[in-house]
Amino acid sequence: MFIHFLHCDAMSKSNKTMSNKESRKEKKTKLILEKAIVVIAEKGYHAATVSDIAKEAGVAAGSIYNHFDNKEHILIQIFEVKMAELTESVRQVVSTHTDPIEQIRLFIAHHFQHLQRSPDLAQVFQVELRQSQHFFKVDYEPKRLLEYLGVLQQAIALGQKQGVLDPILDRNLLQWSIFGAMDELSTNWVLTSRQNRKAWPPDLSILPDQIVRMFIDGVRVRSS
Amino acid sequence: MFIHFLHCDAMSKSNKTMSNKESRKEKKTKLILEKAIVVIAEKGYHAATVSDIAKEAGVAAGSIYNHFDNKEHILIQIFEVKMAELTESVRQVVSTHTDPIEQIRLFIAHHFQHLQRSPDLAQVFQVELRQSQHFFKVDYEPKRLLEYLGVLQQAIALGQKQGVLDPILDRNLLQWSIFGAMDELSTNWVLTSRQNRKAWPPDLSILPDQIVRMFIDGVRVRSS
DNA sequence: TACAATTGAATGAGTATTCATTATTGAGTG
DNA sequence: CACTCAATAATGAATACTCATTCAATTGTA
Repeated sequence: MFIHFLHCDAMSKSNKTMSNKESRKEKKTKLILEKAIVVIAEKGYHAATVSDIAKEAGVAAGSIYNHFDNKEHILIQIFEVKMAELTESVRQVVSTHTDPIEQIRLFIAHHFQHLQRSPDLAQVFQVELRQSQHFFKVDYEPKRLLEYLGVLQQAIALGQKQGVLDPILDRNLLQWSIFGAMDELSTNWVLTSRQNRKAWPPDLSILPDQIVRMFIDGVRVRSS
Repeated sequence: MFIHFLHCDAMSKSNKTMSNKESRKEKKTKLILEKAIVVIAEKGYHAATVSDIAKEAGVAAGSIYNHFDNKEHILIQIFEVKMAELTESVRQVVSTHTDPIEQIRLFIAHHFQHLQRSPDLAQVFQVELRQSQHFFKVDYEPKRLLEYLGVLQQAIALGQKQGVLDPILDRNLLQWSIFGAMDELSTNWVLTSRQNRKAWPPDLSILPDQIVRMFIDGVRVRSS
């Protein structure tokens, strides 16, 4: 509809200065996003006001709207941007190995490392994001999540192709079960480690081996 | 502090008529709760106004506050009441069998059956509840959830005691992993089955066997 | 000089909650 | 049975309150 007004001149003109201006504005956008993570992790999404985020980022409240459509858009963008980064880095890590089971282990280990190294982001991902109205809802495509899990999916597929993993197995079932287990353990860790009482699990770093063992070999005692 | 004013006469007097009056009020409380599930499932927690719930229940908006402290309390109560019921019923189902692996299978099957039979409640449990400010937070004790998972925990412990399940295994890890997998699969089912596109998983009833097999025997191909 | 970005006080929308008033209940009473 | 009367419960219009968002004015940039 509005595309008619964007004729070529306007486009090429803005393109000339794009590289500088865009990077300036982009930097501020990223700054606001980083500060938003801190504030939202600390106060919770609903209690954190737009002014709180603006103050933390050192800008005026109204300036937020030069970078984001509305408050919820900030939350969505945290997810979009951070998930894209996470997907890219896990893809690289996993690609360093060719054994599918080791790839699965690396995927899990990378996931937990990422959360453990960024406690504020962990709080936002595991707790605050889920309070978004649209995050869960019909119209929202969990494209980023599927991209991320695609890395795990491929390792599973490779395992089946190589004859290491049961070919009968429903790949989606394993993929979502592993993710569900990771996600639940992550949430438990986030919720308990921010509290006074003893955290469980106390340390995420021992989990990957245990989880892989559990899913790959099962929990049944074998007589062999 | 105020307990001093509740002398015996007052107590016994109110007790006399308690059985009738309490049951009247309790019935209305339950009615509001049931209608709230319908409305919240339909419109979403935030979009559903207190007036919406009141109208659906056939009472005035203000009357809601004779039964609940505030809007969020309704959501919390849905969880409390329905989880107590769920725990009671799964406890009965599981107690009909003595084989620990069968108990685990029954636990999972019962969980999915419950969701599949109550689509509105499923939506509230898997999606809307997580938008509660206090549901996740520090001060809230997930007592009900721990009670529920205690049934699973006991089956796992029994399995280890009987020498069927690996005694080295961290019981909490298995418990939370199974729950995480169930929860993630449930959420996927709720979100996709309410949409136009093809749902995944298409049917929850085939999952229990697959999940038990996956966790108990693992997904590795064995040469035997 | 033109254009972009920033500011922050003012706005207003939306709805949870309150509360003075009215209605209902049911045990006690003659 | 009919009536009384506290106590309980229900009503819904009015309130109160919070912030997200806007925008006219200002400042920065190339």
